[in-house]
Order: sequence, then structure tokens, then C-alpha cells
Amino acid sequence: MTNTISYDDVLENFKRLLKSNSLKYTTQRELILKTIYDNSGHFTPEDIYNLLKEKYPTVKLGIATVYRTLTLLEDANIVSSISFGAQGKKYEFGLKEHHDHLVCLECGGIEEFFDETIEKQQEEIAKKFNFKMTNHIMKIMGVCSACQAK
Amino acid sequence: MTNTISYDDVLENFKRLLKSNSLKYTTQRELILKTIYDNSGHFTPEDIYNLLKEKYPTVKLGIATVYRTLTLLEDANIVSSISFGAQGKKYEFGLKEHHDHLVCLECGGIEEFFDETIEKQQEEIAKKFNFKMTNHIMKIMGVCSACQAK
DNA sequence: ATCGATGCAAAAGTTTTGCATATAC
DNA sequence: GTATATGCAAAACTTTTGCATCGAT
Repeated sequence: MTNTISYDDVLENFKRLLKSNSLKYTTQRELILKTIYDNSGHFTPEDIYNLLKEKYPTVKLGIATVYRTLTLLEDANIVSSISFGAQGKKYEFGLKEHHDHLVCLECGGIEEFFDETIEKQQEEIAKKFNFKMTNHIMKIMGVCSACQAK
Repeated sequence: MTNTISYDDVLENFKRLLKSNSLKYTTQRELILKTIYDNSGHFTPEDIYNLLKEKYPTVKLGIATVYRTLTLLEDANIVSSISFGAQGKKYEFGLKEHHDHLVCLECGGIEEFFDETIEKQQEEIAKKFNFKMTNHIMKIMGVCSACQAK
């Protein structure tokens, strides 16, 4: 699923956000944001930490900073988190087109999809329960095409 | 959402399961199962531990047993677990009619619903992706009717 | 009497916090 | 120069495991 916004725009927005909150623009914050933007996957804080350690061995980085930055980015609605069962909480770039997930129980892989019928029906349900919907999550669990073939 | 089976039947099935696997029927296992059956809510392992400690102060019980029993019950498809965001993994009785969840972000309350259109559409999506669906989860997050009125 | 279950405490894993230092502004 | 961010290590949680003992069969 493609991102709806270019990285330059994301970065500019992020800088503006930092400035308006008297927060500082640091190398660590930029790299964490870039990692989540570039990789279409879904990452745990530790995944991101390891990826960055490997890719930029010279940059000083602590796991605490990853946690702190993810919280910051989530509050700013730049990334979103989602719990994938036993695997724990994962983060993904939040400014994609809205989509839901197919989670493979064999390989842990995640595919994304979007379905108009389901989107509409969710609104109907919220209305029926007089529920003010801010977000929704739908996950289909099973065995992906590739793993069935194994 | 009502349970589709009486507690007596649940207990009988559980005893049969234990027997056929050379496992033992213990007070702790029965109390944990009963707690999940009786309370329509969604519990963390610690919730269950605290509830039982309070209700049956004389029964010896360790948190490890709660974890072990929940794993056992989940493997046997008697309870099911679901991750509710930051709140971590929660367990609920699994032999209810199938349903999905409305999660209130204000009060943490959970309402259940069932929608035929969504069920059908999920099967369509799985088919489209050649995905062998074993389970699915859908959560609508927002503010419940009661909290909007506050 | 046997074999699995339990509680406890230790260990492993994950996330948060305090603090001295480093860095952006 | 000042205020915030960072890394590190310690602390706080959550979940799992090893082991001696207990209890169901």
C-alpha cells in the first residue's frame, strides 16, 4: 500500500511539529522516522533499533530513544501502532491510505488490503451503537498463499 | 453476547479433555475456567489472578498457574485471547457466538457485535488473496455512547 | 505409589525512568 | 548559554522456567 505523502513532506511536517513544541530536530529522530517511512513493513521497537544499528554503526543510539521517539511519532499521528498477537506491538507509517491486514500464522508475514464494503459497514455499526468511531482495525488470520504451498 | 453452552457442559468437556490427555483436574484449573465463563468481560492474566485471590482467599494460587492454565485453555479452544492495544493481551470465554468488538478509548469498555455483511466480506477477501482464513478480528475504536454523554 | 500440577523464586524479556552528559537552538 | 535529547544503567513490569513439594489419580 503506497504512502500518500512524499518523504520530504513528511520530514517538513515533522520539523514544523518539533519547532512548534520547542522540541529538537536530532539525527536519531530523523533516522527513526526515515526507517519507518522507507520500509513498508511493521516493526517492533527492537526491530527498528537493530536495523539502525546495522545500517548506521557510527550513530550513537539507545533503545530508550527508539521507544521515546515512537511515542512521540504516534502522538503526532505520524506512525501508528497495532498489536499483532503474541508478537507484541508493532509500528508502521501512519499516513498511508487506510488499509487492513492479513496476518499469516505460519511465517508471521503481513499483507495489506482495503475493502470498501467493509469500510461502509463499519460506519453503519458505529451508528447503530451510537459509537463515535475514531479508528478501526481488522485482521484476518490464517495461512498465506506461499505457506500453503510449502 | 450470550454463551452458547452451559457451564455444566463446559466443565464436562474440560474434564474429558483433561482425562484424554492424562492431565489432572485441579481446583485452580476449575476456578480459572469458571471465572472466565461467568464474567462476560475481557481479562488479563493478572486480572484473573487478583479476582480469584480476592474471591477465594484460602485457595493457594500462583500467577504462574494462571498463565499455564490460560495457555492450556487457549490451546483447547475454550478461551480465546485478543490484544487490546496498550492494555496488553486479554482473554475471554471462547465458546460464545462469534462476534467482534467496539472498544471505548475513554472508559476502556468493550461492547460486542455481530454483523453478517462483514463476515461474508471477510471470506471474499481471504478468497481473493488465496489466504486460508482460520480466524479474524475486527475492532472499532472510538467513544462509546455513555462517554459521549459525560 | 506414581506422575502431573503447583507455588515460589529466579530468570528472561520488554518498556520506562533517573541522571549525567551531549547537542540543537 | 540554555533547555531539551541522549545513552546508559537501573528499575519496573510482564511472562516463563526450574525445582522441590503437593495432590489427583
